[in-house]
Amino acid sequence: MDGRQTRPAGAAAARRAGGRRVTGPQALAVAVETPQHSAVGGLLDYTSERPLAPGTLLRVPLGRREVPGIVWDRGPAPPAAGLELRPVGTVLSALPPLPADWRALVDFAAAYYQRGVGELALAVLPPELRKLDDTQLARRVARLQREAAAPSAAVPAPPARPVLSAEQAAALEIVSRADRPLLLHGVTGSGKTEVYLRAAEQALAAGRQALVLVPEINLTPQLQARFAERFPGRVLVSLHSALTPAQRLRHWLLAHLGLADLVLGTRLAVFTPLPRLGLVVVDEEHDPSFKQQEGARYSARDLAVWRAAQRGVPVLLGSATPSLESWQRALQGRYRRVEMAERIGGGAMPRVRIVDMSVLPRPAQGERVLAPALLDALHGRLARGEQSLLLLNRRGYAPVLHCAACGWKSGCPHCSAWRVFHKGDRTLRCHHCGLTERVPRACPDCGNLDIAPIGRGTEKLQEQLAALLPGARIARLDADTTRGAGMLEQQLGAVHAGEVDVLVGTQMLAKGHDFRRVTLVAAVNPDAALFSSDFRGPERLFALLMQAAGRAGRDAAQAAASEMWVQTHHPRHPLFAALRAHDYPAFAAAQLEERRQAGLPPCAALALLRAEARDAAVATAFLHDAAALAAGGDFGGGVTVYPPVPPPVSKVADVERVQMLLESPSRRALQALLAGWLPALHGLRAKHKGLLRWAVDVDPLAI
DNA sequence: AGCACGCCGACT
DNA sequence: GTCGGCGTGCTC
Repeated sequence: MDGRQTRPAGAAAARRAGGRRVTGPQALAVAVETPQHSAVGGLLDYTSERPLAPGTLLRVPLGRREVPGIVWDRGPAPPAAGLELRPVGTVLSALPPLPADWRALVDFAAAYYQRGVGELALAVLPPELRKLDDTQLARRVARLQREAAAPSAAVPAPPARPVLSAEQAAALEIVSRADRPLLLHGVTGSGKTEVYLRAAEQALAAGRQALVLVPEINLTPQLQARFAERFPGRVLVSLHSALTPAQRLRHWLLAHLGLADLVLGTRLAVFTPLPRLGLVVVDEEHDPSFKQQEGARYSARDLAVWRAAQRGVPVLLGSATPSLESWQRALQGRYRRVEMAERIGGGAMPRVRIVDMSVLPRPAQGERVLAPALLDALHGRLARGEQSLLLLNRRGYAPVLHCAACGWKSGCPHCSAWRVFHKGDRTLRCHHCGLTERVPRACPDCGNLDIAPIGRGTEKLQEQLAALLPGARIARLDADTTRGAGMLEQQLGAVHAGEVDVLVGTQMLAKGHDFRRVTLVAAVNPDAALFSSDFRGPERLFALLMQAAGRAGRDAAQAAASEMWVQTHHPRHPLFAALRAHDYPAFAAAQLEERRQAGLPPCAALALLRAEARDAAVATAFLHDAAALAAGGDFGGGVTVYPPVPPPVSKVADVERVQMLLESPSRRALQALLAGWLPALHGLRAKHKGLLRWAVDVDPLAI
């Protein structure tokens, strides 16, 4: 089996079609790039002089312009009647047709997430593809095939592989005879990556390709390095949005042509055509980044599972704190759970210390930054030359400025949100629309000079720590300090080189980086997430804290002395009890029970209909009409439609947003309603002047 | 979404 | 007299 198999198959299909000896042009169904709003969502019909295999990329006339399209499988519907069909435009025959399984994946995702097939199909292809003509494309394809055929330089011998732990060996054994998705529940440091590597090794040895999905671009380089080292001589490509357009096309083509053995990428990589697919891995499967948050709002994790089932290949979902969705499926037996509870090298998980901030007396002046015991612990680490991580999930200096005289606060004029005070460059910045202005010297409303920051972000914490820990080398890692190219790597490098004693940062810190010399991790003020309006707040917090705890004591020699500190006003919250015991199953059981009682995922299926307008009343009126349509139409029952409400931040950049929740105990009932209802919504648009956009989010992360 | 067509105010 | 404002409507 090789990648070129798609070509003969396509050609055979074309021959079959031609074999009908149809005279004259034939009708073709084409998935065309038309946005959802255009109501021209489905497949369009064109004619072609010669038969074209489904999956062929081409350009077709649409109105007065030419748009990209893909020859699609027609399905049972006949060509549009009573229309003068137009002939297709340029055919990009240099590209092997996109295979049937890829089209089925796109069909499924388009139907499930309620988007046009063409819109989704074209959105998940490399953007560069639409810029090239057939000759340019043919040249690139030929070059890649030539390079692949050329005898490669001496391949270094693969490195000695580590001996598998008993748990790793057991996990791997289950992968090799997987009959359903595997949920690899392994604590940080238990060696999940080694299981991925060995599973990939098996797939590669069988002549197959492996697809490995990771939540963030930041995490690809180190994983890529490990795969590259393990598989010298194999073709490993990455796919994520930080690649240049040319690189992305090149990597995608290598995968599609069957020339790449390993594809490592972020959520968009789930749509990579892979003729020899033999394994799918989703690392950190609980991570919210797998959910696309604009356009077609697909879950790459869920599509990865679907895709693996479709192709009959193993899929491995790995996490120390699985999503409740995956955990529930494992409990139900729909996924097979594999436990990895031991850290490699026998290191223990750090001791968790919950500090009750509510019983501490207020300091004589200023605010309490760190509990005295935590401060002592930090001093101890400093004295021993060990490193500490302090987590605070809020960047900037202070979340809002306030005038004590008149009550003015630093609101954003364009958003329903506060502008954050950034002391470093003396700016007020809106984190929603990006509006940045210099901090006013005096209150803009009353002229009072005494305007003060309220609350604390990472910038202020860093400043306060500098005062509390004189002489300590304190660095900060957040979206502000890592903005430039290579800044993140540079900062991480400094930490690894031991040039930093205390690292302050947002959740960015907790993700994936191995800090060998860190023996203390502290969450400075995590309480907001406990009582957040986001029903996934506790789940996220638990994952974040467990992940952060995993940063400490990766070096087994230091593990015994490692600690995770949590400062809270609610020390008796069950989340912390579970954290202290490193007991994810207990936490998950409690959360699942709450979700069941509240009718929330994974115990219910949700969809959100969002509407945007300059005037909130317009968006709300549209949603009310939509609700009436849902109630009146015959779309099957079992779905509750809730009244429209504004989201937590209702106005962004002068656009008002309103959303309406749909909830059902049955995913199928919800899907049935959406499928019938959404097409009918197009007709409502004209009635609501000023309505800017509307869109549906199936399986939303937050409501 | 584009990109037209279409019918009303300030410019070379 | 025209350039251009964006309202409305269509795209196999």
